[in-house]
Amino acid sequence: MSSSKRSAAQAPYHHGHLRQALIEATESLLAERGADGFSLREVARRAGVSPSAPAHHFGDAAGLLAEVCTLAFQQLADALRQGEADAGSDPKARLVGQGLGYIDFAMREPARFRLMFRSGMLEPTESLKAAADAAFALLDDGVAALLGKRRDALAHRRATLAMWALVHGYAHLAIAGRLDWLLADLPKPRWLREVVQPALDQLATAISSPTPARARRPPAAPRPKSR
Amino acid sequence: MSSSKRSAAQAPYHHGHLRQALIEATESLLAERGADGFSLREVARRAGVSPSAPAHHFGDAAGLLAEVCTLAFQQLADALRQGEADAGSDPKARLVGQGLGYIDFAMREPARFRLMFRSGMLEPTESLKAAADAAFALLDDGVAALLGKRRDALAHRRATLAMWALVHGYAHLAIAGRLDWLLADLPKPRWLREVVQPALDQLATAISSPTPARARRPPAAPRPKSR
DNA sequence: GCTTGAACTGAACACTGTCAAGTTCTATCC
DNA sequence: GGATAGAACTTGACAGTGTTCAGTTCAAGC
Repeated sequence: MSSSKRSAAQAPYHHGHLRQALIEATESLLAERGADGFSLREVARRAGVSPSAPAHHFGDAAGLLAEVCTLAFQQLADALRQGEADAGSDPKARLVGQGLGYIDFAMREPARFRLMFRSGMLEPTESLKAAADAAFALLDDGVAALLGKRRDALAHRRATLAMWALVHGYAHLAIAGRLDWLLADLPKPRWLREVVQPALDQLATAISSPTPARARRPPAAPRPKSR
Repeated sequence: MSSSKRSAAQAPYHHGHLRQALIEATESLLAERGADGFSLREVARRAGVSPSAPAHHFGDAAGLLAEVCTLAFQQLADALRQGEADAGSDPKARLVGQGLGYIDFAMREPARFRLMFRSGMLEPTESLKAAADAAFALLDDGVAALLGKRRDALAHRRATLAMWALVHGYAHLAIAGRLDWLLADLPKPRWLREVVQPALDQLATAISSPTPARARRPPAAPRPKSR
């Protein structure tokens, strides 16, 4: 029972980097077993600590997952920026590039992506909200650049939402396995280029064209409060 | 210990309609506690049977959920038909009506809708696949009606997918709570009418307009195998 | 009336997340 | 340097979960 009974240098008394280790273990577990395969005990096991150790750093499972998703939203934002940068300087192409980056991220990290939109399992942290808002703001800016000066608040908001819904729909359908019949024939890059991109182009074109005269009546504009 | 020891008429020896009772218990549990609040034991409890009774009818939890989702896909199909019928006779309006029906269904039954696209928790039954395909086929037909005779296989498929992705994106974002800031100001019906519908109109218009000249190069058409 | 087999029970197993109490170590203060 | 406060972590327990397997109860067919 003496304190030096631990097998040589293998289980240090205090972990040292537990917080980081738990986050990394969670990420690899999610990648391996998907969002439903997550287990706090398994994460603790991989980090080499007892099942209740994580509580000290994250409160509970929802707290740990919120932290992981906060990082994931930052990575999503990076993917948007990357897709935008790859697309050159034309505002329309840049917006489409963001959209492709969004979908590409979801397909690279399906488990984390699903988790990011599963509010029930995440503690609604301030930093989580901030990270999600930051990613959304990139899309919003992309649309703003496309609309140029000719932007009224409602049209702007509608356009951003439409673009978001479209890419989110592609992403979610793809990782839900609903597009497997298509992706079996078309590898991902071709699918993105030949099926998704034309649709994004079309929407971006519709957004950038002057008011489509189809508007019904001027509704009370929803206030842009918060995301 | 005699067989008649059961308290009067309260726990019949054989349930009689267990299968149906389990399905209904599952549906109400999902409605109450959401997709993550599901528990096979709780369902059994509500049906008044032991925890292992469901296994005899559905194999395991994934089997029961697959059955529930099969029914849900049929209800989704009904919602699409209803939305289509409400929209009158114009092909474009009918397609948009389907889309609104899709989103409306998701918001009325968020837990079941989430489950329907969570392949990991569902046993991939034949009937489940059939029900999902049938719902998809309605959308596909709606797009076909809009394209009329001027339909080539690839364009058709692209258009259906775009429409699906757009409505699915709106639906999923809405029930994921990502649109709460908007829905707090705009009640659902107004949101559908003033934000969603214009976007669907726009996409339907783009679909129905002659080839947008923006096409890159004729890619090998993906075969329509199965959904 | 006996028997067969479907429908269901009960107890067990291996898991899960969370909590309260106890231990081990670090760091700070004197 | 040595005591001490508090952070970091462990232990053990509790209530819950899905699934399995050996039994029991019943309806129906021969």
